[in-house]
Amino acid sequence: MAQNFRQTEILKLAREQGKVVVEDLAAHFAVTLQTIRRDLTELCDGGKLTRVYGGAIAASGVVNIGYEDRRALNAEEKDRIGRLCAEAIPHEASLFLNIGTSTEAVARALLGHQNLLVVTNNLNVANILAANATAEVIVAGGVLRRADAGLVGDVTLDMVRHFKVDFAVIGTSGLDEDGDLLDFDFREVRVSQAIIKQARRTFLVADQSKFHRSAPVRIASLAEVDIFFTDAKPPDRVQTLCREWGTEIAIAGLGQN
Amino acid sequence: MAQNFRQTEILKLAREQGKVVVEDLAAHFAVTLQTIRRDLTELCDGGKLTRVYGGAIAASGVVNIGYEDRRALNAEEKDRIGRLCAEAIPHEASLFLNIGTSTEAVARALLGHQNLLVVTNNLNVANILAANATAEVIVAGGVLRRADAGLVGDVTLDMVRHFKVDFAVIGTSGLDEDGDLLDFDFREVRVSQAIIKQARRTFLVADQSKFHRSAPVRIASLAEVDIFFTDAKPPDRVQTLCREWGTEIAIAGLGQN
DNA sequence: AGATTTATGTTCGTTTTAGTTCGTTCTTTG
DNA sequence: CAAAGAACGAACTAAAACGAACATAAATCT
Repeated sequence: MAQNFRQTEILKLAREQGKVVVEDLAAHFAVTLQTIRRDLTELCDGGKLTRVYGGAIAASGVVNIGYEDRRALNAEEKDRIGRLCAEAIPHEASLFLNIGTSTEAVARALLGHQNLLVVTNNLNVANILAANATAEVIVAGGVLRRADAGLVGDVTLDMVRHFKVDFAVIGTSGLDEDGDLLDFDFREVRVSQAIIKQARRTFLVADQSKFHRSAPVRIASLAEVDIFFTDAKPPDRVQTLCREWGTEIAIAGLGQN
Repeated sequence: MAQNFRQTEILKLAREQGKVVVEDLAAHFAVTLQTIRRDLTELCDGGKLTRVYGGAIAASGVVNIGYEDRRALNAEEKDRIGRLCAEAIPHEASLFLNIGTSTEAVARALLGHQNLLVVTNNLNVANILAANATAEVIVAGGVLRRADAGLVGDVTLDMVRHFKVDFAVIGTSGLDEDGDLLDFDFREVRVSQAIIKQARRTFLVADQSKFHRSAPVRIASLAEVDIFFTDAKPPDRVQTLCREWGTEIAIAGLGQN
């Protein structure tokens, strides 16, 4: 496949940002829109990207429409949260990344980090971080859950227990008024709990859409989280609880873009 | 490969900057464009760089070009072999699929099968079979090998040992005159061996390009294989050995297309 | 010294790329 | 649901990059 300078960089940008826009790329490379379109067409033919109207998004190996939609939801906020969280993670660190679109945003933001050791049960995260040549990526085995390319089950659990890492970066489906993290799948919950237990510090990444969403299974309490990365002030009750528990809240404002 | 001082420095520049431009290099070394082109051509032939229009980019970058190329190689034959192999696998079966472009072809051919249980240490296979809604896909954990999206290591081995399946479908890098299957990575070899041991029947998929290719590590002997799926008659010696060992040879002719 | 090899420069026909234009298709909005 | 506007892709063209072939000069070998 013909690869030019631009395509290489477009691919990199797409991996980092999750998406690329034709107009922006044309401006960035100082070429015409048509040229960018040609590049995107070629990259899509090669299966590296997926074309969308106005640009392209990083191809995720697993096809799942619902998941793609969810990923597009609040994409910008998630990216900001991801970048903020990545800033709190030093080079050479070891970490867990679990299932969820927010943790994928963190993975993208970690592409520039050196010599990470990443353990994940999220195939998308593995695909994303494969692009970071200095990172050692370890995939926890398990049963593939099509909904989100996550791996769950007892084997996953077993494997997670083999590791003791610096950071656990976890997502959640919902967050209730009592400061409890909630999820839909109890199998994933067990994995998340193990991840928290095996890590020295725990980071939660969740955008504000989770503040009032409920889910049936309890993962943990915010009390067990060291830093909660989000994009807006949580409800007062939650803020109070966090202060009480010593859980730091980091809000990705528009400032850092 | 002849390496002049320029080429050494070009390589260094390429690694630092990710790319090099013919014009710039010509100015930098005060030589003609053609000379630089010759240097780049040589470096690319040696696999150090990837040539692009106007310059070259560092080879071991984002995606593994080698693997993509290898997958394109004999793609049609591999698909035929994959289909033939898939025909020998019934619905509702349980099976292993290991690393390799040929096993990926089998995975594609299995998309129509019902209620399979597939264990794999190949992320590409997992991605492919995710499209088969009735299949249970289990990913063996391990360290991600970027070259081919394979998972290798002791954890992989451990996990494979947890299963006992109907079929093992394995690929190989080379096949020598003594009927030995060969591979390049001893870590993958251990996984392959475990897979063979834990399966009731073993299928080998390998196109004819493997007949005369050598590799340093021995996976197993054709004697341990039940059916050898390929696209051309193997060398006489191998055929004789197979008859002796009771190893069936299935050749994907043009007929079944 | 003479022959041979190797590296580089020069020329020229060929291939690839990117800008332009225009008709078509997709989204959005009233 | 239809019109307006944006995005798209096909076709064409000019310019840039390419590689093959040959020439030249330096280095190496006999």
